[in-house]
Amino acid sequence: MTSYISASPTEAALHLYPRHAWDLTPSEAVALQKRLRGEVAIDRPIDLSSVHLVAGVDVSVKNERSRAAVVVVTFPGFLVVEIATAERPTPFPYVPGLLSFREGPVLEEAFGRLRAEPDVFLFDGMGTAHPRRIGIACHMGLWLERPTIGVGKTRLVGTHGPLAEEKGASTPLIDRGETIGAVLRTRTGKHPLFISPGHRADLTSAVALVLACTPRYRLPEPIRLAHRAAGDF
DNA sequence: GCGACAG
DNA sequence: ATCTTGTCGC
Repeated sequence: MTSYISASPTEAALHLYPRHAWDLTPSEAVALQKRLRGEVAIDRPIDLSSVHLVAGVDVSVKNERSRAAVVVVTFPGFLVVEIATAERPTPFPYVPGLLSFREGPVLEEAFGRLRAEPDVFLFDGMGTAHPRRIGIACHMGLWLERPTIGVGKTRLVGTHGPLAEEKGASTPLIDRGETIGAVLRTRTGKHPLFISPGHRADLTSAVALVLACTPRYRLPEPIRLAHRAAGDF
């Protein structure tokens, strides 16, 4: 994890906004999202040729307990380099649009145990494809200060046109006249994924990286591994 | 007021 | 997400 001590004013300033309390009421959480969304960088291309480590992030909930798993794999190749986990009581109910306040605390703990420095993190959930444009991938991206991408299995907001059946096909996900992500077919004939930039990424590279991480199954390899490490099967 | 609604 | 049996298809 990044050190809090830095001689660089710029780097020190970057630490001002990401760290905040998680125990908020729903309305306080919404207010925080509105304050943080302006800090999210969503127009930065990710140079895939410079990506060597990718992390998959997921959380499972069982009996009021949340278990987080961060699995770091080589790219390409998908060989597991590290697995960081954490477990604690689930602090917040599931509220559409406020997922990061449910999974953030346990993720923070798992991130704190990570030794590797992934070039990009893949999240199970939305990035900008969110009512306030700050899904869990954006929010945790601010926390990590690293590139992140949202990979959702179903839609939260937005509409889209027809999508070809072939793997690799994609179409824009639109909300209130704005492109907030893309609907991407990662497996011919299977249900598509909802891709959106988290932080320090753009939609084009997000789609390209997800496709590059999906050689065989519907879900990207890093996320499948994280899903399994978090306790699902 | 009535639906929609990541995980 | 989790709860749950059998069942349809490659």
